[in-house]
Parts: sequence; structure tokens; C-alpha cells
Amino acid sequence: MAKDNKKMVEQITSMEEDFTQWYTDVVKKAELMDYSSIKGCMIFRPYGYAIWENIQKGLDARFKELGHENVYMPMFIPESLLTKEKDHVEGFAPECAWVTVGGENKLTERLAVRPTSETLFCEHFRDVIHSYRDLPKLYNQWCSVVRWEKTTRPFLRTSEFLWQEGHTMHETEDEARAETLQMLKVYEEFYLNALAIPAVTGRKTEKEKFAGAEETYTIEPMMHNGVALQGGTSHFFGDGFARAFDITYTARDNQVRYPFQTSWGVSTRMIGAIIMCHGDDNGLILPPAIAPIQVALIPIAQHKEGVLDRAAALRDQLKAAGLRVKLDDGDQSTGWKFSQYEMKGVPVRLELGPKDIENNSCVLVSRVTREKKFVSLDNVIEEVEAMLAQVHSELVERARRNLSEKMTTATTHEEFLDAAENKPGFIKAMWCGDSACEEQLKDETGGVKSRCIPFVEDHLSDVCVCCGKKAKHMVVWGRQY
RNA sequence: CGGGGUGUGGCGCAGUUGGUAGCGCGCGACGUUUGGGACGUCGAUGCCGCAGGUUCGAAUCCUGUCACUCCGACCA
Repeated sequence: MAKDNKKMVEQITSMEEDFTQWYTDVVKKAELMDYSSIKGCMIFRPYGYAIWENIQKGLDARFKELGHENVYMPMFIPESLLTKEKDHVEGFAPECAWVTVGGENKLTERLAVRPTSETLFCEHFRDVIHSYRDLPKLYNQWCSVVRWEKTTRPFLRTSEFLWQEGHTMHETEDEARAETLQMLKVYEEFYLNALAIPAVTGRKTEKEKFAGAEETYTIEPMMHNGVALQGGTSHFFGDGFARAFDITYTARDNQVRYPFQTSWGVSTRMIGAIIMCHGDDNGLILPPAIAPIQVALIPIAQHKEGVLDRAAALRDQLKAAGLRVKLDDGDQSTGWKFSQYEMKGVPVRLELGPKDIENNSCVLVSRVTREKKFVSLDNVIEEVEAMLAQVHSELVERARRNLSEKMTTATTHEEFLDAAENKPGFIKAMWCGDSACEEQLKDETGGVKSRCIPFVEDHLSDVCVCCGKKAKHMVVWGRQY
């Protein structure tokens, strides 16, 4: 029996042994997704989709609080529209999926399945923006986009992925720049307070910028193994698209002017970040704010008189307090249920058995520490809420520690190469501002790239870690998914 | 797009010198269990990725093809 138990637990490969396999095991065992018959596309299973719905709810409320409105654009983009902005099309055309036939007939112009919707928004903005009174336009859309990726991984990179894309138009450059930074702050706050993920934020270098953007800002969380994930981006476009699409308005000074534009997005990749940031060898660990089930209520000896009734009453009580609870009265063994909800990353488990009922108590177990706490049923709601809050702060604390432990500095070329080779994580190093040095470092290290120029830069030295010329910025470097 | 790997019940796999498919898990019924992945009995489930070929006979040999997956280059 003991041997069998062991085998069951070993269904998840340990992180230490093979992080990639661990990741795949977790997404499957936690029932987040399944592979589909379409290459690179995945099926969101109910539990995985529920996480996305909670992320949506949290972000959507934040966007709306700041005055944004949701819209929906078509999923097809005529080739002529997509190609209006030169840099943009060069960035995206190579990975577009094209529709060339409609019904029985070949189309006169092929249609791209949207890889991103800047061009569609611009076409529309051209029609609805005429006066400063029409500005700002603060639009957002929740949709899926398609990018024909060569290699794909569940949640991290799929050919079709779900996301939100905000697109805004403003009277002034200052206002648009402020919007760009504001939305990055929203992402940063959401990552921290909802996903329990602290992250590095900053500006992308010229080389890493979004196709067509003047500035790209990014949030870069670090995964458990030290690898970065571009977790969200916010772009300032200047008036480049406005000029390309001939979007003009009559300003307060009665002059015809071009508006200034931003766009910003996060995707279901966030779920990948949650998995790789918080998970452990027993499976997923979900931050309480977005966990579809916050409390797994497991009745003990449920066949005994009164146990299920009492458990159901407790469930209703917790639900009434606004908690997301699942009472599992299935006939699987208790141990099986424990394992099941651990794999699925439910933050708090509540055990209720005959002895507890007799004592007017129950047992709470934290998914992070596995610590058992015996609490009175009289104040169970407060206790559960406290444990959920504790799980959140422990996840933040753990992730913060990982981030700082895996952050190294390099002041010389040798140090940089050594860190890239031997120390998984981020590297802080000075940089001259030349893309050639980024290219060289990437080649020498086999994939370490600039993540961003953080908002607060340390002065590590006067010279570029690569070429030795005068340094312009401190850059955070790392490998990425 | 380059390099590797794998395709056999839902999942993980075995299948010898070619002889007509098996194991574990899971699934269903019943019974016993029930505070860390329970046990017994019975039962159901296969276009052996696909298409050709060789052969009396192919999961097995040959050719082609498709898919998935991992590692690189490209990207949220």
C-alpha cells in the first residue's frame, strides 16, 4: 500500500529533477488544460478557464475604475490594413495566419487572423475622432489573437491565446505617456496583490521594443528557476500610427492635429507565471485572489450520521461570507481528496469530521506550509480569511526572496559570462546603449537578453559590460520563456 | 526552420526469430472501508497514427506520410 501511495505522489516530476517536465505534469494534473488536435492550440479546461475568469474580473474592474470601456473588434484584418504601418507589419507579418478562401470562393484580398488589433482600432479611431471633445478614447477588448509560433508550450506560448488589449488615444503626448505608465502600474499592482508575484518593471531597449512603438514598458516576473517571463507590456506609440492611418482631430486651438496613442496587454501567459512562480512538487499553488476554489471542504467519515449535513451548513456559511468553497462529498478516499486539492493548488483545506463536530471545531490546512490549525466553528470565517491572507503574504514573501536571491550583478565582461553560465536568474549590468552589445551578449551566453531598463537604476560602474565604452544605463538581463 | 524522441484501450507502457494484442493505473457494478492517494470480487473499453508495399499471415519488416513532444533560432 505504501508503495502504491508513493507512486501516486510521484505522478508529478520534481522541479529539481526536470523543471520542464514538472511544469507539464502540473498543468495536466491540476486539470488546467488539455492538448487539442490543432497544432499549438490548447483546450482550457473548466478549472483553468475559471482562473482566467477571475483574472479577467480583477483586471476589468481596475480598467473600468480608470475610465476604460470595453469594445469588440473583428478577428480579421485585411492585408492592406495590416500593412499601413511599416514597422508594425514587419514585426507581425511573419507569424500571421491568413484566410484566403471564404465559402467556395477565393478572396480578392487575404485576411489576417488578428495577431494584435492596433490597425483595426486605428481604422475605427479615424472615423470616430474628429474633435478634442472626442478625446481621450479609452478602449479595451478581451479576445483571442493568433500568432503562428514555431514552438509552443501550454499557457506560455500558444498559437492562439486569450488576452486583453487596451488601446487609447489622447490629445497630448504627456497624457498618452502618463497613460502608458499608469497601465504598467496597474499590471504591477495586480501582479503583486492578486497574483502574489513581485516583478521587475522598466523600459524595453530599442531592440526589444514592440513593432511600431516609440516606447515599450514591461513587467518581468521571475520564475522559480530564475527564468524571466515577459508578463505584460504597455506601449507608447507617439503619433506614428495616427499619421500612418491619417487620424486627425481639431484641437482646442483650432488646429488640425494628430492624437497620441497607447496600447497595453496581458495574456493567459499570466497563468503560466502563477504556476512557475508559486508551484511546488505537490503541484499548483494558487494565490487566493484568483483561486477558483479558495477552500476545499473535506468531510471526514462522511458516511456517519450528521457529518454531511453539518459540512453543507458550513459551506453555506462560508459562501455567504463571500468565500469560494467546494464541499467534496464524493466517495473517493479522504487521502485521495487531500492530494487532489493539493495538486490543484487550493490555498486552504478545511477538514470536518465527527470529532470536530463534537468539539465545535474544524481543521484548517495551509497549502503553502501544510500547517494544521484547529479552530472553533464559532469564528471559522475569520480564521479562514486570516489563513487565506497568510497564504497570499507567504507567496509574496517567497517569490520576493527568490527574486532577490537570483539577482546578481556583473561589472565586467567575465563576470557577466560567468553569471550567465553559472547563476540562474537576472543579472544587473551596465550597458552603452548599442544594440550590437545586446546581440553579442546574447550570442556569447546562448540566450541572455536585456529584460528592461528599470525605473530605478543602480550605478554599478562607468562602462558597458560588453564593449567597455561609456555606459548609458543599467540593464536587467536574463533568459526568458 | 535545424536537431533529437514518441505514436498500441481514457492515461502510462509491454509486445521476443512476423502467427491475429497484454499489463498497471483509471473507468463501471457490488461489498467492506473512511483524520494523508483504501481493499476484494466481477465487468467494459483496441482502425496497434495514416497510406502503400513485402508475405499464406504485419503492431512487428520496407517505403512514404501525418501528428505530437523535447532542445535550439523567432516571439506575449
